Amino acid sequence: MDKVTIKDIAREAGVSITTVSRVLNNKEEGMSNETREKVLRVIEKVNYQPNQLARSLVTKRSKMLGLIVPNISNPFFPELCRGAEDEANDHNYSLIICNSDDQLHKEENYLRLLKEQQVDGILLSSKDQLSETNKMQLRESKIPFIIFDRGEEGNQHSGVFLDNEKGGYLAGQHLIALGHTQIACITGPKNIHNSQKRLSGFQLALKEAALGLPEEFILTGDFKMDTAYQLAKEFLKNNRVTAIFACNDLMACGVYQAAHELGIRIPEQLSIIGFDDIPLITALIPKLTTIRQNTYEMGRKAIELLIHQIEHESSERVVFEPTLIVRESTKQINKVGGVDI
Amino acid sequence: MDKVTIKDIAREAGVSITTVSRVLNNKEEGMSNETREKVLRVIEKVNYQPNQLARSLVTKRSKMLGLIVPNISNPFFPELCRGAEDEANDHNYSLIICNSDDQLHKEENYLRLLKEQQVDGILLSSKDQLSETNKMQLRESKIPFIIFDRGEEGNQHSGVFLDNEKGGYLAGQHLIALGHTQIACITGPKNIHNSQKRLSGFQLALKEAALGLPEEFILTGDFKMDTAYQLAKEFLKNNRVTAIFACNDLMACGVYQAAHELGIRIPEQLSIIGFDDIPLITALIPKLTTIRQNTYEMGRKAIELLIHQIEHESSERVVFEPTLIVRESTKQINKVGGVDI
DNA sequence: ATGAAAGCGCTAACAG
DNA sequence: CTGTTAGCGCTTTCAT
Repeated sequence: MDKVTIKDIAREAGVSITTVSRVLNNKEEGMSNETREKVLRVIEKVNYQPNQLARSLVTKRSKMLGLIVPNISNPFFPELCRGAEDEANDHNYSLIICNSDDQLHKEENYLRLLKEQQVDGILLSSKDQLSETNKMQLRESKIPFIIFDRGEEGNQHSGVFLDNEKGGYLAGQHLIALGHTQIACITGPKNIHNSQKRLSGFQLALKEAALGLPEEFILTGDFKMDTAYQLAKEFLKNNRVTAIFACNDLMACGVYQAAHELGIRIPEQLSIIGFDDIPLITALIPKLTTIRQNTYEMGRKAIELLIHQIEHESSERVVFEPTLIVRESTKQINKVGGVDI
Repeated sequence: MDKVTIKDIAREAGVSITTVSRVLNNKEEGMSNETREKVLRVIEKVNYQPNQLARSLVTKRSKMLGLIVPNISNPFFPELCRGAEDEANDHNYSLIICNSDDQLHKEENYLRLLKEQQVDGILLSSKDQLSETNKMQLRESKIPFIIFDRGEEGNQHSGVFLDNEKGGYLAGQHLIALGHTQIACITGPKNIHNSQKRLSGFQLALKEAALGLPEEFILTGDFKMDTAYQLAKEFLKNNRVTAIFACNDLMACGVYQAAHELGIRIPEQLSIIGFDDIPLITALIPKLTTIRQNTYEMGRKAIELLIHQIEHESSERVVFEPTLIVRESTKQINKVGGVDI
């Protein structure tokens, strides 16, 4: 028994395929309820499911969206996926999730593949700016796309972004309010815009408090735990600070490790603040104070924008505000118990 | 300027669309190199990309696969996704990743959606057995599917599984080898087959060492961190054990929290062993000893099986072996330093 | 209120 | 070696 098609339904119900198509698409106008019921019954009976591919071919709408993330193993992104997926489903779209593994050629490859698959739109999230070629190709192919959280300074393209500078600022403020003056920062890669913004916001807060951030207290990481661990270990061996701002939570984990091995107690001897508020972070002991971005909601919003762009040709930029989540890894410095620093 | 189609290429190159189709599909036989080159040049020039939807409609092969995971936020699953995706791409398939959020109706919904989208096959992973309705529907629709890591005792369906019993056994053996005799276990939900297997393997190891696992030392969790935390806290307050086996890493995290709050030191006073070896687990202090499953490879294998089933109609069951990863959270009991237990 | 027919972009016999 | 033709399963004018 082969796949049942609209023809089979039509024959079985004794109507034309046009009629079946009409009830499939809920075309209200003119059609006896009787006919409709009849068709519906047959559809029900044989458990008929229309072939979306065939539909798409004629409507030129595949009802599929693409999402490209740079690294699904970073717990930040599954949250984004969940948000994106839920929103897509709510609008009756399916989502093809692609993991570019931070490799440009993979990203390019997916872009091509998604286009071939005729997705109606693409949500692009990657560590940094789009390569020029990709950007051009994307525009040229006229397929709607939305940028997610990548530094696109001065760029007009619609998307959802986080106010990274504000986030860095909040982190700085928090540390200052706790009385810290000797502070270091582990950043992401230098060429990544988001990372730079977090740093500059942080620096701004310090400056406002008349504090400096010496060049040698700025460690350039890569958003990965292991590198941060190495960096922090080396640094903490040779320098005395009372607080560290890690530009993402993964790197904060690395700092935990380093501090642990050096016998430095958190938060008594060292306050740590992270960035992102990834889910598993609550497993850390002590619990990490961090700058939270509402990734799930950002994912939803991004897809909302994308669908809006698809259906109404208009687009937008929206910027989310990060929030400070105070937990246990930061501490008032005056209250340090018996440890001189 | 509208989307360029095979017709445009044909016109531009001065050949028939059949010829274009032939070069698109690398049909070697008979065709002057000259013609081929000419067509290729035109394709290149206008950056033509064939419409996969139209192709699928005639070939009845969409080159799309579906993957349904129960909870993308559990770090276990992104690894699976990565493996599955890489394997799929290697075979020129795309993957639609769906997150069922542990909700049956979502799973059903995705199943329908994937079928409508005409995926060539489905990789199904969820916490537990397929609902009977889903299973029936799946078989009825004759769409190839592969089961991933769900307890399917006595089931003949092809898929990729982990020898959970062996895993539990390894955990038990390890603890015993370290001299532990007072041991507790936090399991997953009672009705989940995998979870039961881990427990029974664990019990087997204890029994072989002539040790018992009293009923009240078996805590029934739900694979989530928070529940495990509550359970462990309550339990550790009232009972003295030197080791705990948590049936997944997330729950092990919960135990860490509980121990920390109770002032119990790991591993000096309490050894902990987990299950899964999820990526972020190395951020824990001390590093968690655990039973590892190679999720990435399992994901690859599962898709390999699926594609094989699609292309050769034959299927298979493969069982992976878990391995013990000794880190820092378990310790020889005799060497306990000055703490009486 | 319903149906016939054209056609979406492509592949696959079948001809030549 | 290349082109003609007939669909794939569906939606959409345009008739009736």
